[in-house]
Amino acid sequence: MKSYDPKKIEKKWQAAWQKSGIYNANDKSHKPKFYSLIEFPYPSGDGLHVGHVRSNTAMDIISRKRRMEGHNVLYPIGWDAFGLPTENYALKTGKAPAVVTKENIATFRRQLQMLGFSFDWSREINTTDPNYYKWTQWIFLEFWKRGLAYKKKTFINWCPKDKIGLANEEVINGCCERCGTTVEKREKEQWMLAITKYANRLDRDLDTVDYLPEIKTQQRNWIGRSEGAEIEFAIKNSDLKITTFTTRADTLFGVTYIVLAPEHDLVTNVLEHTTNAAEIQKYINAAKKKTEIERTAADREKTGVELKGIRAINPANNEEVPVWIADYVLADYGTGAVMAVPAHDERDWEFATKYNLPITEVVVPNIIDKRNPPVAGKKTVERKNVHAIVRDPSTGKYLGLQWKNFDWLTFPMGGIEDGEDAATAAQREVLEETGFKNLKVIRVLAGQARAEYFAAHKDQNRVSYTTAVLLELVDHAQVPLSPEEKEKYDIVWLDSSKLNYEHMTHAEIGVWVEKISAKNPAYTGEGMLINSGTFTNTNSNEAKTAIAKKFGKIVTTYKLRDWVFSRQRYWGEPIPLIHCKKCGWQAVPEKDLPIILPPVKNYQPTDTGESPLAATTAAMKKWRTTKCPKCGGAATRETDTMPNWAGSSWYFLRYIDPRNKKTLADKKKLKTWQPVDWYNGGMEHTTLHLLYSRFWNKFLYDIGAAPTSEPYAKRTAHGLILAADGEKMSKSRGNVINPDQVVATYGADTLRLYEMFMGPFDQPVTWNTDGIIGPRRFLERVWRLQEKIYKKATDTVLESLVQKTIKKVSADIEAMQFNTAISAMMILVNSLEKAEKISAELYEILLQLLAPFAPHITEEIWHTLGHTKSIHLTPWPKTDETKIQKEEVTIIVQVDGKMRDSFQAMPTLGEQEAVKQAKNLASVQKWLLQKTVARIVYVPGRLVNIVTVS
RNA sequence: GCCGGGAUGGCGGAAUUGGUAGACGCACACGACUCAAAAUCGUGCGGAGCAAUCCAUGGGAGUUCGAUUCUCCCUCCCGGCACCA
Repeated sequence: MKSYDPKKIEKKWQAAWQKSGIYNANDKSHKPKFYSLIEFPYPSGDGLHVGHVRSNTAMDIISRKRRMEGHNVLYPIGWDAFGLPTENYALKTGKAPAVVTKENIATFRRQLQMLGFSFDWSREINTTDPNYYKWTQWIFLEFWKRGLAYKKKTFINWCPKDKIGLANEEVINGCCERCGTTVEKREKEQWMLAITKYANRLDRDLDTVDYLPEIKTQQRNWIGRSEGAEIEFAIKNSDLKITTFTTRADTLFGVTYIVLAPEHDLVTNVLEHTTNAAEIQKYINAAKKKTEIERTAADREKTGVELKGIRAINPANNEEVPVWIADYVLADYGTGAVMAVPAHDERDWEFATKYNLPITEVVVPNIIDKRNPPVAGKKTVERKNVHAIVRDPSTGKYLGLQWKNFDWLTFPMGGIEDGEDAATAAQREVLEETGFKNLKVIRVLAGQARAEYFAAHKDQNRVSYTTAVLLELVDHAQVPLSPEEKEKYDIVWLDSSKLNYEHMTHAEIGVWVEKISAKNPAYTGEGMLINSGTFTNTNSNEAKTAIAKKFGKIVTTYKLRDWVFSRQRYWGEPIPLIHCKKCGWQAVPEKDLPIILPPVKNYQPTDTGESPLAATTAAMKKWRTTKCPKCGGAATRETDTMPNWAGSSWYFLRYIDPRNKKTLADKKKLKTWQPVDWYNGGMEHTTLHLLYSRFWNKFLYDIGAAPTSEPYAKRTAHGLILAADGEKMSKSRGNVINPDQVVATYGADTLRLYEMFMGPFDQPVTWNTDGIIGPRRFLERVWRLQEKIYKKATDTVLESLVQKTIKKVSADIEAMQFNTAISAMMILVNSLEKAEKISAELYEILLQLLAPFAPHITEEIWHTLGHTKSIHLTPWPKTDETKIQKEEVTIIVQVDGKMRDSFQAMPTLGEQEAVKQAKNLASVQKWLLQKTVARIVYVPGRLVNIVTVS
């Protein structure tokens, strides 16, 4: 037997597969189709890294298994080659980006081929190929023709380092996604794509696809669907109106002021009617200068300026309220204006407290006392109550009353008398009921609580609105108590663990405890409406809809913003539009597509945000100068380019028909292959590429260019491979591991196997090669097993293990649990090694199971065994349940839940027999000495648990 | 702050979803082969203990005959969102 030499056999089989084209998809096959997709790589100068190997191998295993299962598989590959790193490299070296890209692709192609992935190389695509980006430009024009691409002067996120505008999705914590530089705001004219028009469908249609739940959640959070209401506030002495957006229409009667975003259009319109215009203007200017980070830092103190002289009218009660501007209100969410309800919104509370604005409570928590529920037929009395929560600072305990005639434990409490405030009432009650006379009011807990209960001592039902007052004992001085008060209760001191409904009578106690520790007293929960006109005494959830309908209209808003689509850099698809002074923006006629990216001398972006295509050189001027397609007059080309997300937003469609010159892809072929059956990629693309491409696909579907409304039926995500330092691999950190060396040392099959064995596929792993020798040894063992093959060997135990392994490996691949699949094959090999001889039949099944993981070695052995057809075209082994021998199993014997012994038996063993055998075991009897058996638990085929009386 | 995910030997990780905790692999130790080394093969390998046995899945409580698995509380780590009204 030759020794295992991956260097030789891997090259050999890669060439053979390439020649025979066994991995090429067939557009006309009658087999069921399977379209498996990986995120096509960006061919960076670093070359392929081990992270690519992990995700590509995973989908390669699945694709290979599907082929063996009789599917017509499309597993394509291409290059997402436009983008900043290449351009920056070109800037540094002076090499043209197109040249750099070509070189990088050559490296990537060599590396991917070296790893034996079963890609259909005949469909290779490249987003920087004019034959490809012709259709990217075409799609853009379709957007434009339908008004979904539009130019807008807007504040954009500007990265001062990369000198590029960024989409919201590319800003992470206020920093550039790529380079980490703090993003500035710049006002620029930008092309926008109206992704918000698709917000509803992008959200709703997640129900129709099989994505990992966390992917759906993240997309939903990003889209940020929010059901609420728009309510208009008229401006006094004016025709103007302020439209506010709220999700809490039920709190409308609690509005005490209105806040506009500083950028709100209305501010300019009313400025002349204000008495403090200069102050307002100053605030607006300051707000514009702030970066996103400065403005949205959550712990930042709120600021604002009143529009003095302007009053808004609450449509619910015709009350006049002041109007403010404040930068805690975002211009581009909702309507850019909010109705402030400080009693029930933490931000409004903070603002109102700072600027002394009134606070009106309109929702109170409503509790029905479970232990003392209202009794039917008794009369109901409304009361205003106070609870005095008195803390003794010397002990940290709280003052309570243990009632003598009832089983009650309460705080000092009582009704609030007319004209009396809560703090005074609380002190009065403490004095009357306990005699303590020196008290300090800490604070009145904001917000009342409503409770419904039966007051036994008065034989009546009560609806109480209670305010709690937090007090501290200054000293223990007491006045003598009246005899009748002494009769009623004993004074007790409660530590804080007693402040709950289990110990205390007050149904409100939970509310009080929460309020005592709350950082912000605004009550944001649901409850019963008070001070709300005809809506008083209705539940806040019901009132929400009713009030919204009566005083406004119900609307849905989204956090998602339109996509800033233009970039001022060179290495991207030119936006195919022409500007004519007379006719405005015009589309490049389809026959003139693609607009080819012209060669330039200087790729340097400018600080003014102009693309290199806008340079004043003669060559660039010449490129820009064109004719208006409408009037034939002089016109200029758009110089902005598209973001690097453009080409990847539809590439999965182009794979289906990559050389089509007439259309982006043939409709019939699209119908054959779409949707992608299984798309694996990184979580980091969830709110970028994955969302963008769903949007483009939906648009293409709407115009009849894509056959399905959703592009991907199933989406999974891999865990990142981190560098040895636990950081993300990146060139800037200099910690990228290139697979070339590993393949040279161990072979591609070993690397593939190792990466799938390292840990759970969906979790991140830290790269190290300490364990790689394990998978290599495993392959060596598989190789050497050839020597043990005998034609007539049979071993039912081994046969049954092989069948179990088929079952396990098949299921694990589907669940992407590759590590346990490999472990199962290792267990099988360990057993096969111990056998004297093994049958060719069993060995071949092992090879077939291993083939998707290690395609070269298995193909080599397969042919050595005398086969002439590729192992990768053989049918995937099926589990034969009849061969899973009815083996004896180990029955565990426990005494009182602790494992004491075990015995072998058939899994069908009956309870009586099992118990008998268990009790007969000497080691079990030892544990039963002087004990009485209370009961016995028998889990068939698993265990016997003898429980004794304790 | 909110929403996810997680914590198991020296290390990477298993555990049929409530039923022998530590599969499989790495590392390590000892042995065989060898002049020797590598490779390979065999044995051992959570901790304490001579042993019987006891302890042990981030910490604490609970449910259960039985908890890595379920419930509650706490600590720490990793992602995502973050003044979204």
